Amino acid sequence: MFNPVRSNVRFPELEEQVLKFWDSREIYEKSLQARANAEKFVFYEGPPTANGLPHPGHCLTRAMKDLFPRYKTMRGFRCERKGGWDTHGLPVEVEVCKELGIHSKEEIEDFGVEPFIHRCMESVFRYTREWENLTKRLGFWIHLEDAYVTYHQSYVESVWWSLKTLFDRGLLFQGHKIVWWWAQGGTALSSGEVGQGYRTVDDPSVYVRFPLLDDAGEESDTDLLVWTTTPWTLPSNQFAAVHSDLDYAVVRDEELGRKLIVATALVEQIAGKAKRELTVESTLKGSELVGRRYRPPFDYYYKDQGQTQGELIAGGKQHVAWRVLAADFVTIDSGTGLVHEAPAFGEVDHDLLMSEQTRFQAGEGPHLICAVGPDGKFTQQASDFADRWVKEADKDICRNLRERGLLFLQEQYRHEYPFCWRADQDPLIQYPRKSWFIRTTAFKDSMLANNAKINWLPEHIREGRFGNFLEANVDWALSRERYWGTPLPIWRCQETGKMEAIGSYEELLAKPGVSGLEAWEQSKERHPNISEHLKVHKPYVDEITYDSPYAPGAHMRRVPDVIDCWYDSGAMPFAQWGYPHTGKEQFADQFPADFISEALDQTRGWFYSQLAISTLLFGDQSQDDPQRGTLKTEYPHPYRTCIVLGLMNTEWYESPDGERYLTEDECRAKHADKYTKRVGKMSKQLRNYPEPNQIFDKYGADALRWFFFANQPPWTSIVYSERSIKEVIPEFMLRLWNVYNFFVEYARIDNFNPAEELGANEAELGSYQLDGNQLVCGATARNWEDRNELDRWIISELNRTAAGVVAKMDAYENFNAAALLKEFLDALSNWYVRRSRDRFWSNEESQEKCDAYWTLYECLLTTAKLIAPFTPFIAEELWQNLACAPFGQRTRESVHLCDYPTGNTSLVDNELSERMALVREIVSLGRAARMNASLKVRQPLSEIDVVLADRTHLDWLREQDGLIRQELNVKAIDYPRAADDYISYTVTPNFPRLGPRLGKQLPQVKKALADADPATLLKQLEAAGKFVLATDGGEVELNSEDVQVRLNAREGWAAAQGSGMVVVLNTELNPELIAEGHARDIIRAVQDHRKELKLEYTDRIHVGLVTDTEEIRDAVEQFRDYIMQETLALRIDFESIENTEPTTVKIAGSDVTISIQVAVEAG
RNA sequence: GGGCGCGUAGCUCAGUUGGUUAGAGCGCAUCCCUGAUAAGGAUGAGGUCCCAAGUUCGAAUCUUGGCGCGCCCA
Repeated sequence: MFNPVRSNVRFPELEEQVLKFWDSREIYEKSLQARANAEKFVFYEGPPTANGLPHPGHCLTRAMKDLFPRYKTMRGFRCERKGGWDTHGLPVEVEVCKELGIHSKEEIEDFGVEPFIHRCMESVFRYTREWENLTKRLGFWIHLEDAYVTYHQSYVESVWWSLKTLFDRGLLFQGHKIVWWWAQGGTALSSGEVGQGYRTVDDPSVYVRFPLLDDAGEESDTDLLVWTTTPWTLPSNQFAAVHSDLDYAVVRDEELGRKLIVATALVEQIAGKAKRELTVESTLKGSELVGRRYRPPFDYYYKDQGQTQGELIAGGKQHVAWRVLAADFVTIDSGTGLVHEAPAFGEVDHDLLMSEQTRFQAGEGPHLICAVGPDGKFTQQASDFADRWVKEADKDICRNLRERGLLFLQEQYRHEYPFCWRADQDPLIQYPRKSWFIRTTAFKDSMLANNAKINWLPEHIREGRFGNFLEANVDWALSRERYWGTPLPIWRCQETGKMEAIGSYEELLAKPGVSGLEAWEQSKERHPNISEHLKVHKPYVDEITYDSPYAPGAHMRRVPDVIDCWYDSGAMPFAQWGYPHTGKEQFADQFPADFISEALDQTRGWFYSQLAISTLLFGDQSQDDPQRGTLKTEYPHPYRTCIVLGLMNTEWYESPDGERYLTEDECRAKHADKYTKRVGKMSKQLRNYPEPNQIFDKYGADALRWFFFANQPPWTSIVYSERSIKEVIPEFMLRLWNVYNFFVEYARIDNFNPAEELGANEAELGSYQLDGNQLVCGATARNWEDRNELDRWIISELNRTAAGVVAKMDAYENFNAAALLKEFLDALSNWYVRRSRDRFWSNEESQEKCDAYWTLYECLLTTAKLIAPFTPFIAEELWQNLACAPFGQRTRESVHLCDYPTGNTSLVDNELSERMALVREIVSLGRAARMNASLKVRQPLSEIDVVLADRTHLDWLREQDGLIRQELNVKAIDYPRAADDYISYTVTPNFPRLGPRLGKQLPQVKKALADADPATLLKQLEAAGKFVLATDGGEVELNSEDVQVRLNAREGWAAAQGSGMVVVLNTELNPELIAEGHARDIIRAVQDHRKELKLEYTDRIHVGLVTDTEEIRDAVEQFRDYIMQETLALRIDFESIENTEPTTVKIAGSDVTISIQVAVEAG
């Protein structure tokens, strides 16, 4: 039997109980065990960082990550969910530095790398508890106990293996990376740090002549006029860049007696600035300049290398430097349209050098020129300025150029320039650092091919953001000159500089002459509780050296760098298993993922790192080598479907003085209407969003989940709004709860016990899933086709919904799936239950009543399963009471151990849906008409007329009179054919049908139809099924399908019109109807009073009525039986009942005093 | 500056392949129902579908350009 249901449910409390239930019964584990041998559905957890508190954005990702695995599990798949933690990287170091009150690498070194690393490791799991609580409270089922952790030894070794593989294949190499460099501090700054230090400054802006060389290598009479705001980079000049498509002018400068080349569009501007006359002699395209040689302003490098040529891959030779190159980044926004290129001091400039190098055979191309040392001072090579700080040398460089006549023009240039955020007098410079790269560019096409196979949601990510990013791929700058990260597993011979990669700790220890292990051993003695995992980290691993195979007596020592932590996370598909050192089987089983989901900011992060690593490691079949342990797979991209979540904003309310409130009510209470609603980024500082835990405590996890799943497609930018989350409760949760409550209430009264009716003998323990096919076996359950229209209709809707939800969910469209569920719940609550109440109320046992119970029971059980992946808590509550309470161990222990309903499409009746929609429209229009005529529903009316444009379903509708009459409280319904008195018609073309057939003739037909007399057309249609219309373009024959007939109510009637019908009320009242109206008023008043007195639904009563009005007494006499039946009254007397609390109501304008006494059951 | 996305009711958002009366929820107004009851429901007001041009018999939908916003990159 069912347990009583609280009507004033508190969802958060309920959820806590459900959590305890899941825990104690190990439901999650059981859901996995049940699918142990099933087909797999692979999910990857993109590892979050646990050194910060989880925020609402994480709730969204975690909710999405829970929805589909739960769904797939119920659909019969085995979906393992291994947790993971991202533990390395700069953010951790920054956090620790904050605690220690230090900034620079120097200070870290002073503090000591070893204690620093220990601190980092401790910091990593600072908020683990919060993360675990949130994960659990949200109902996210995932194994956090055996989560992969990126700093663990097995994980690090797996990463090492992959890097060794890349190194051995020549894909991991050293090069230069241009970084923002703090020369005084000797360190690079992250982009975040750089962003903090921008200031407006004036820098010199110089226009310099680069004399062009003729074919013989001699100076010509023409100069490139080149612009730069960093004169100090001129000694390191390597190229000049133009844009191929731009127009350039050769201008004569009489004063100089030479010709200059500048962008045509800028001639006037430059002439104006220089106050000189520049006469255009000819013009040419940028592309015509490409390849021309020039003499650079300083000859520190030119004097040795000016004539050097290199072998081109395409054949032939070319000078390696001081040529004009084409570059897309050249613009005419400022300067001259010609750009000085010093690849050492700019990222795009360096990229240009790199692409230039690829044109030459290995080693033959240009090398990076850099006349500046890491201390920011010129090297000896730039002899005139050696040992000078570059920024201070700007002036002297300009003077030098002016003296040599190369400086055409100099001015001041005001712009934003970054300074060091911890030494704000120190300007940063862009500077090349030796860095390790992965040659991803060589795999661009493979990555694009793999990308094409990914099912991106939303789709535009593939060609758009992600595709474009791949198209613009540059080699992955892997190394970081930091401390807390996976150490780069490369050891270098101190003698020869030759290097080799190491694939595991064991491999390292097996090297000849290994030493330096004592650093770790000693540390362990000092810190007995230290994690074993740390031994593969800095500083311990740095101490390990071994004999060089390249030079006798020399040692191999590790390069000091650690790697980009994005590589860690991208290696997760194999590293989570420790592959290939361990976990080969798991990896083979769990690769690639069927489904991943993270927010948009991961496009360049985890989405890319996974794809890149996977493509490089596993993509190239020719490189496949079982010895090395690579995996042969025909499907080398790491995830099949990826839902890219939108970024999350929040809303809050702000008073005029800038005070922030999270809810509107709160703000209005203090500031009346003087406040504004704000929508924007979530900010920890502003505290402009409610913490997830507050939401859980106030509304529950289901509400939050449903808000995420059902309010918008997940890839839109979501506004995290307490108001919207709150709205979920009445809209979805309570509506469902009320239906559930309604059912249980009456099932208990009527002793509806499905478990008794379904034979126990054939049931093995736990076998009942209570789907429709099982439920129709109930002793009093009839087959669906024998039940009434309403029952068949809701069963049809139920199965249609289930089939629809499955289709949407299989396509990963949770939003559309949720919309179907909402729609069904609306149909169930606002039509099925509403129209079936009589059957539940009736006292006698009847088959109709049993049908109602079985139908609603099936709907609720199936709904519980359908919503289980979305709102797992309320689904469980429903299941526990509706299934487990009566069936005990004969049914599934949890709704999450059930199979997902897929819908029995043979029970879907489209015609019935169409018909029921008609009924609902008639009712809706009837209500509208009543509203217009101010006739409340309690007042019965004698008749309504329903005029239909399409009478196809007329016979059926007549059979459903009861539904409509009851809902609209009318005595009769007529469906008049001719109703010209209160209806007019318009006939319009059926556009979708006629458009393709008539094309340009359509407007004429439309006009002809509008001009014709609709009544005549309709008569013709009725008689012949078609009519002929004369238009300017000839005659057109139209049949009833070609046109649409619309009905309009004429003025002066109590009527309402819909798209294909008009409902007209007969507003005439006779004394009998009025009396019945009074009777219903009285019933309502009695029921109201029952409620006030908190009577049980089943209590029988005595009613006392006191009134002066004859009319009301007559009405009571006339409808005495009706009133008694409706109110469960045994007697109605026209006198007050003693010892009761009477109530007085107005009926028909006069007072009626009602008293109620509970009747003692006779017998 | 480039790429991507988005502009639909007061708010938050839907809108299938172009089809002629553009929808939902909330809010607001009016009201109904009440044996689901500290619920439920109906009706209504509210829209130049950002602007402009084009394609088309027909455009919220397709194309182009502009304006505005967001994100990423520079």
